[in-house]
Formats: sequence, C-alpha cells, structure tokens
Amino acid sequence: MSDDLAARLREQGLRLTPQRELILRAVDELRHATPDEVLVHVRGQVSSVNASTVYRTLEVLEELGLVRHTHLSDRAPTYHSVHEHEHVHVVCRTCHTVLSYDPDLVAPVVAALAEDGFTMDVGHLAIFGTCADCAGS
Amino acid sequence: MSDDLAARLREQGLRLTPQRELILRAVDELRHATPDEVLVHVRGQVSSVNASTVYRTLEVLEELGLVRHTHLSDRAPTYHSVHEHEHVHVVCRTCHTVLSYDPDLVAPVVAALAEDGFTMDVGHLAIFGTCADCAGS
DNA sequence: TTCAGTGCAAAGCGTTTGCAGGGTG
DNA sequence: CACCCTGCAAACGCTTTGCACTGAA
Repeated sequence: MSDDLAARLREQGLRLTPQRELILRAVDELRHATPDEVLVHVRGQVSSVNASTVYRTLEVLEELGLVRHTHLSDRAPTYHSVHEHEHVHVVCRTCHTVLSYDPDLVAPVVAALAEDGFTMDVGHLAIFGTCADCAGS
Repeated sequence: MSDDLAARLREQGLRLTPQRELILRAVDELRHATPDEVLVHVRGQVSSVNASTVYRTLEVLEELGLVRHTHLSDRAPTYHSVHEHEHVHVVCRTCHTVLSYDPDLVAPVVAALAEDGFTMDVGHLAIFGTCADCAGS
C-alpha cells in the first residue's frame, strides 16, 4: 500500500517523500485523526515535520484517493484511510460518541438521489442527532 | 413571530433588544445565510452592530429554537429560519449548488436509527456528492 | 539539473472571550 | 437599580500562503 502511494504519485508527476509516507501511515494507524493528531503522531517518529506539510499532504493524499475526510465536529475535520470499509458516521451531539454504520443504512437515499442523477458521497456523510443513552436527559 | 421572540426570551429571563429582532429578521429574510452575511445585512439597516453580537445572538436564537444551522461548505455555517419547511440539504461539491429535499428522502434512515434509539437531526443534515450536470466532467 | 516539496513565519478566516459601558425589565 | 446585552479589541484555533532552501528523479 506504500507501493500504492509511490505508483499514484508517479502517475501525477509528483514525488515520493518520507513525509508523505509517514503521513499516509499515520492516517492508516490512527483510523480517525485530525490534521493536528496526524502531526503529533508523525512527530513522535521523526522530528521536524511541519503543520503546513501535513495539510498539504493530506490534500494530495485525498486527491490521489488514498485518504478521505469527514466533519464529525464543528472543529477540525477527521481523516481516515480508504482501506477501511466504507462507513457512515453517526454522531451524538450530546456525548459526542461516533458510531459507524454500514453504508446499507443510507442505500435508499443513494437510490433516490441517483434517480435525479445525483451521486451521493457516502463516506463523507455525517449524521447528527441524539443517541439512546442521552435521550433521557 | 417577533412576538415569538419576545415570548421565548421572557421565558428564559432574557431580554428583547433591537439587535436580536434585527438578526432574527435577517435570518428569515436571507433564507440561508452565514453569520457574516447576517452581519452585512443588519448593518445595511442599522449601523454599529458588532460581529460578536451576531455570533452570540445566533447562538441564543438557536437555543430558543427560532433558527437552525447546517454546514454546507467547509467554511462558515449557514443559518435558516425554523419557519421554513424542514428540509434536507443536498450539495454538489463541484458546482456548489444546494438542493433542498423533502425530509421523506431520509425517512428510512430516520426509522432505522430510531430502532437503535438514535434520534436523527434531519434539519442539520447535509449530503454531499456530484449532481447530474457535473457528473460528465 | 530541474522543479516539486519542505520548513518557517506570517497572514488569513471564522469565531470566542474579557471587560467596561449602556439599556432592558 | 440589577444585571443582561452590547461594542470593542484582543486572542483564539485551524488553515493557507510566500518565500528561500532542500532533495527526489
């Protein structure tokens, strides 16, 4: 999968750098991480990786189709590897728990929008609401 | 509906101010507006309304259940009146067109999550993807 | 040897906060 | 006349940008 990275970069005339390998690996390992969390993680391994590099790299990796992002809070976005099964994020606004659901959950919506020619981005979806535990309060 | 405002404020021991009336009216009139757009709008009517007042007021109005917000871009959130019919936002990431759908669109999802005790916030939902016009490119 | 990628520092955008003065109830 | 609300200015968190240097191909 690092080969994936090398291959895709080459296709685009881009270059393989240690930072890009590290950042991709960090996203894979952290599962759901903000840019800042990625930064902290890679700094734990190699010093002097800069925040701007993380932002620029995540952008590149997303364009290459190697990572994805969602918005699970009003703050920083969350990146995850495309190697994970695609899933829908369901977020409780009270306790901030994030549940992952199978894409089947929204299959009817995908189908309905497809009839209008709209291709839904399932992996980016975040559904907000109140979970069972917090409903009482 | 300004009476609504007065009543709800009173219930909470809060005060009715010109700024709060103006900002609520701006959200009603602009239909989908960012805090900054609200600011510009109210400034067109009365000078010297401050950005922080807009933020604080939108927060209050949302707590009172008079306005709602969604995230239709990676930038500032969008506020709209609760007087509009509740609707689901569908956003094309290519041309940035925002389509409004009836909540029926996601009824199956609401039902499925309800079985797990999760109450979905339909009005806050934003679905991203690619619209028919942009699919070709 | 070329030019993409990096680190650094500064600036950017959107938002929040502390405080003192002003206005509602 | 209490105390909520406002404006102002500063600070905040996250992200982007310009620039000179470094290093991958």
